[in-house]
Amino acid sequence: MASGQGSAAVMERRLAAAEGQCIRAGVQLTELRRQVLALVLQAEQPLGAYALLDRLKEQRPGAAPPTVYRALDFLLEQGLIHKVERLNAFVGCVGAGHDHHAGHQHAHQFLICGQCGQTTEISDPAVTRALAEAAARSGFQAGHAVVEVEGRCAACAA
Amino acid sequence: MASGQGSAAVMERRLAAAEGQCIRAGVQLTELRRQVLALVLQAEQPLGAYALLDRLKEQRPGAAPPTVYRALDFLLEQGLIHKVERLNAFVGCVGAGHDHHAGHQHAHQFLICGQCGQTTEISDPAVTRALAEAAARSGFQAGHAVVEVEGRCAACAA
DNA sequence: CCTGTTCGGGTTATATAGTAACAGAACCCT
DNA sequence: AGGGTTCTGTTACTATATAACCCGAACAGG
Ligand SMILES: [Zn+2]
Ligand SMILES: [Zn+2]
Ligand SMILES: [Zn+2]
Ligand SMILES: [Zn+2]
Repeated sequence: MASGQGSAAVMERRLAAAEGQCIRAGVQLTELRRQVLALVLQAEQPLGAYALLDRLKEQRPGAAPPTVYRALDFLLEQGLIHKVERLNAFVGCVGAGHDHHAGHQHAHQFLICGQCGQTTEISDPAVTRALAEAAARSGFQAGHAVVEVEGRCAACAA
Repeated sequence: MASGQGSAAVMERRLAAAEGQCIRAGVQLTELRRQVLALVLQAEQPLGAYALLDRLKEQRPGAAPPTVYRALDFLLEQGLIHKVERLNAFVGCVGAGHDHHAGHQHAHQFLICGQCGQTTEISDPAVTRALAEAAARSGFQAGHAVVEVEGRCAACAA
């Protein structure tokens, strides 16, 4: 079986969903952007921009930092990937392609295992609500929230 | 009035509290560490490591990146400052010196104004609890959590 | 006193992360 | 053809963070 978050078939399905989402949004999932998205999706763990760049160079020898950062910016805007601030790394959005938040960023949280590096995306309404209430209590107009919990995943805890 | 989060007298009080906390913890708040802490405390906004380094050089001309990073690591361990991951910058802990969490890190959240850059530290029990529950629900042993909300502060919203 | 050890810090070099600025290609519209 | 927009290539640079090594002060045990 292929490496990464799923088989090659699953990857193709996710890429196709991304394609459709971009068409509906009136933006272009170009070859470059598709390649970078594929690299992010097939990784088991969050990948840094330069790790992605190294892999991208195999397909696109002339690639340089701006190449990958521009693609990442696009994918972030479309909500197809997220950035893990704590790791300076990027992961595919697990919800992308599910119509309930098609096309743009959504509230989410990360659970980062310090042992194996596995990063799990969740989207817990209670957390989102508690955060919104806490912000409002300070008279703060809340926008996007970075929420990243470090600890041990279920597998590593055992 | 002096710049920063408070007057010179307030600064001295906070530094003295830090001193006492370090003594109780059996660690040394050396001159260098005290200088870096003072620089962080007197800033109105989170400061990056290199901004701190520039200011530190005025007192300590030979200072280099490791100089400031080592001091910051120490202050982080002692819970005297926090890092704002989203900004790669550091702020003094507003709770340091208050006995209820003397000596080490505590759960906290940041409200970051995208307009004026002001960053407010809060420690909302409901957020902390919601996060702990969400993590537990995924079988995740939660440790420290990075929680940083971007938006507009009350002043800038008006 | 000597000696091993720990800790803090100086110094140099390097690694990693991110952006600015400009040029060219491709495409669409008139 | 001309002129706009979008996307990518390319070069150079800035910003953030760490590795590795050395040295001196402080201290403990012999
Ligand atoms: Zn997501
Ligand atoms: Zn794990
Ligand atoms: Zn604090
Ligand atoms: Zn503001």
